[in-house]
Amino acid sequence: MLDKIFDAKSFESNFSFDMEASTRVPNAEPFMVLLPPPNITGSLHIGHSLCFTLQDIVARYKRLKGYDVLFQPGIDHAGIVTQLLVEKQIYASGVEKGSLTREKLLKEIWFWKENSGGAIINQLKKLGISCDFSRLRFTLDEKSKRAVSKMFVSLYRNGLLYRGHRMVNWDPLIGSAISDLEVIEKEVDGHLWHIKYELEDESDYVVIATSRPETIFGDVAVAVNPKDSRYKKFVGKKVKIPLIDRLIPVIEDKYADPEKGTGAVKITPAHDFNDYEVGQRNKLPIIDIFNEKAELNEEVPEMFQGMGRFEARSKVVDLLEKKEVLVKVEDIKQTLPFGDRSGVVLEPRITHQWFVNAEKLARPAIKAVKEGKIKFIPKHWENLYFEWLENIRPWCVSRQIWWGHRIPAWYGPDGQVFVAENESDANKQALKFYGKHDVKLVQDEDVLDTWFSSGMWPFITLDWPEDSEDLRKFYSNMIVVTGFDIIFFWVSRMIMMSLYALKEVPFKEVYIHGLVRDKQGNKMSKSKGNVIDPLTLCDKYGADAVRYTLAYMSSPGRDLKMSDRVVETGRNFLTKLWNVVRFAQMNGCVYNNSFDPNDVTHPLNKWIIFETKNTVDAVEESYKNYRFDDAARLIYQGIWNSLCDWYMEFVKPILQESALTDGNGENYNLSQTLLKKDVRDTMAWVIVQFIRILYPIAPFISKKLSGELGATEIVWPKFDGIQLDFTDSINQVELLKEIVTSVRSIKQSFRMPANEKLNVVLEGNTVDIGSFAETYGKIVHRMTGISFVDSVDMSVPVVLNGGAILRMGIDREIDIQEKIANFKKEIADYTKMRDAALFRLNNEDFKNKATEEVIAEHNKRVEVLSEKINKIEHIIRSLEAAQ
RNA sequence: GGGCACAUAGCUCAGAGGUAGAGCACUACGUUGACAUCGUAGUGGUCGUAGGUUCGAUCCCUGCUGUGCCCACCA
Repeated sequence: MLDKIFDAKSFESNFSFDMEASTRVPNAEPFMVLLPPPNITGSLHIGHSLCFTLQDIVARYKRLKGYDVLFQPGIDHAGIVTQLLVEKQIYASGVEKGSLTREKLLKEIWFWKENSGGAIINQLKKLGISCDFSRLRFTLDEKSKRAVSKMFVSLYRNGLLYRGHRMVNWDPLIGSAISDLEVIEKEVDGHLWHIKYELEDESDYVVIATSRPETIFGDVAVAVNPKDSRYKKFVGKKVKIPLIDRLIPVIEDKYADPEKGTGAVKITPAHDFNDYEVGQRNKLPIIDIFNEKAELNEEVPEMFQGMGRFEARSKVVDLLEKKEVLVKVEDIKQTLPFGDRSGVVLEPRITHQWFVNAEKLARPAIKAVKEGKIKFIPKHWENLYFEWLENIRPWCVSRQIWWGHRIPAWYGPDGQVFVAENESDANKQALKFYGKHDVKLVQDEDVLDTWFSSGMWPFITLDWPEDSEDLRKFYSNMIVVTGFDIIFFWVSRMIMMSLYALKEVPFKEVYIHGLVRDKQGNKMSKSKGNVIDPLTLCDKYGADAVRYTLAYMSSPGRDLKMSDRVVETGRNFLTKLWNVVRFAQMNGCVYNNSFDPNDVTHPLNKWIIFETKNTVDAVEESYKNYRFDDAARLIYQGIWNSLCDWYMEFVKPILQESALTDGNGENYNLSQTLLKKDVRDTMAWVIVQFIRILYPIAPFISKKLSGELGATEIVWPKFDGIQLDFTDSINQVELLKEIVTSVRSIKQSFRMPANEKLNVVLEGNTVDIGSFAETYGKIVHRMTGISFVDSVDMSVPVVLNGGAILRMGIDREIDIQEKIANFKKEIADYTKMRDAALFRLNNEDFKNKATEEVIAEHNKRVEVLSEKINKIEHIIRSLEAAQ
């Protein structure tokens, strides 16, 4: 027997059954859910919880439907983040900066990984995520390394990957190139300094405007627009860079915008993407004035060497001012690029890097989605995907850090590069190239962008390049669930790399969920202090409640506003379900495997079976369409409204004989043993069906309660053999519900005590209810009930939906005027509705163009409403006569 | 500058070309009853705005306003 108190933790803490949940069905249809591998440094945040919960719902639903489900877990090595984190710890322990070697760092990171890395996996288990943890993979494990090398070599040999000397975004804190996607643009306050550049002979000067005066040492020209008459006289002449007096030409280039700044712009090809272009166009030299930490190097006057860029800036400004060449300082808003991991201002920098020709890989990736081979849910995210892929630029994949997949390229003493899957292959190539054995090769120091391996995740996890059975089975039969923010980073790269390596799409569906926000709709962030910790929520309300709430709130394409309050709704619902089962247990309901819903005879049982089937069908449709919100809502309504509010209240008289005894000790004598058994079987069966469809969302409590009722196995409900010709029963129960509601309403409005008996007369009823209403209407929830009599003296009538009139006897003063007024209002509402329908029916265009069903429906509506109006008018007349 | 999404009850959000829905909140009543993490009955909305398409628009289309986001650029 269940405890009175619903305590989620007591059974959730035992998650061993959850591990069985990942059990596979070898010969069934394959379905794979690819868990986006969380960072090794990460811990479970609320966004993960949403993402993983939704995937788990899909996985569990598919298992119930009999698929062979592979729910593949993994962890991402997260290159930059992890290296920064562990470095910080190492330096904090007293190791001197600069003394750290590659070997030492890697050893420390692996050590750290073994001890505190991947704590998130245990948190996943706590949430009930039913991955096959025996298959846990790491993006930097041996199999992954092999796959990544093979991919790199293949791309290189096919000319889709190359080494180039180019300008890239450089992160001076990390000391590495990063990709365009890792650049965050932020608006900040800045200044525009207007500086005089004097002509060689000092007869005149040009004023340029710059936000980066420290880069004047790298200037190689001043550019003006060819159409700008103001500067015509300077073109071809030379000006002096202030402070260093180096001479640079004034050139014409369309890049110079007469509207911006002063119209004359200094050109520093080493430190600006646009200037680099101008430099290339005009064959200008490149003067790089920074080192890898963005400190000024030996290209600048000695006093500036070794200085940081911002310090140098103020120093330069000072000196310019002293030299009286600083004409003006303007305050401006400017957008600067920041590193998403380091948070520092990035520098454009020209270096040797490896690039993937993303443009070529993008074409089939675009095609696959255009042709519908991969569908985004919701579909509009495809726009974003196309927009990015259609404008994609070369992907810089090399990183100047140590933690990651080392680039499989080796260099000979002359700089000759050998790209190979391993060192011995590289040596073989070298032997062929040099014609001799003892040429010493040095491996590229750099590692690959973390997303390079993440992009291969769909097939790395299936053991590619091995032709494994799992690869053949699951590849392409996959779904990916993720947030929109990594469509570029991950989804598009998986599609590109998978199509390249396997010539086939990796998955058919990409479900994009919303962002979890705080209750005001703000993004959660540590600095704002508004972060909701899912593990705390699980401790407080139970993992199932958190999962249920996330599912309930995840309307497609919409962000979720999360708060404790909304989780309470989920927790309350699960408490309700707990009590449903408790009630069933107290009344001896046990799941009977051989129960056949076709055999039930009682209208109440037929009605609830019908409701259950409808709910199961609708929920199945919702799961199929990934409408987790609908599924959660439908189950909620089925359990709370149909089962609890009506069925359970109605069958109390059958299950609990004492409830049938009224105040006078009169016994209604309904407890035929057979009927009681029917109700018990039906109730247990219905509850179990509801639990089964809830299981994907709330597995812990479902498993627990299903077991409590004696249904040990959780499978999807089957209705194959059920013919539900229950129309009469449904009409009876619906009529009864209406009677009960009317009675409750009248009692409330007359402030009648709930246990006061009410005599009612039912006139003009067409539903064959026999003694059914008489019998079950006696128990109106926690009220002593109603008696059907032949007539009542003073009554309040109500017109029921079927057209019958229910007169409820009241032995109190009735304010007839008020009643009449209410009825008149009711008539007004109905008349408005009827006239609207009539208006349409009388419209020729409507008659010609509306569908038959719509016309029939309108006719029916007019008929029903007219009848109601007539009856109410009749009632009003009799009330007026009685006055 | 280019693009995407959203606007429905006090709040959070579903919804469908043909009678506007839920949860929360609110009002009233109710507790030895499976459940007060509860029950019962209520209150509450010209579906942002202006046009268009349609027999009919809250729903489809266009403009506008507001909100959020993505991309690009900036001397």
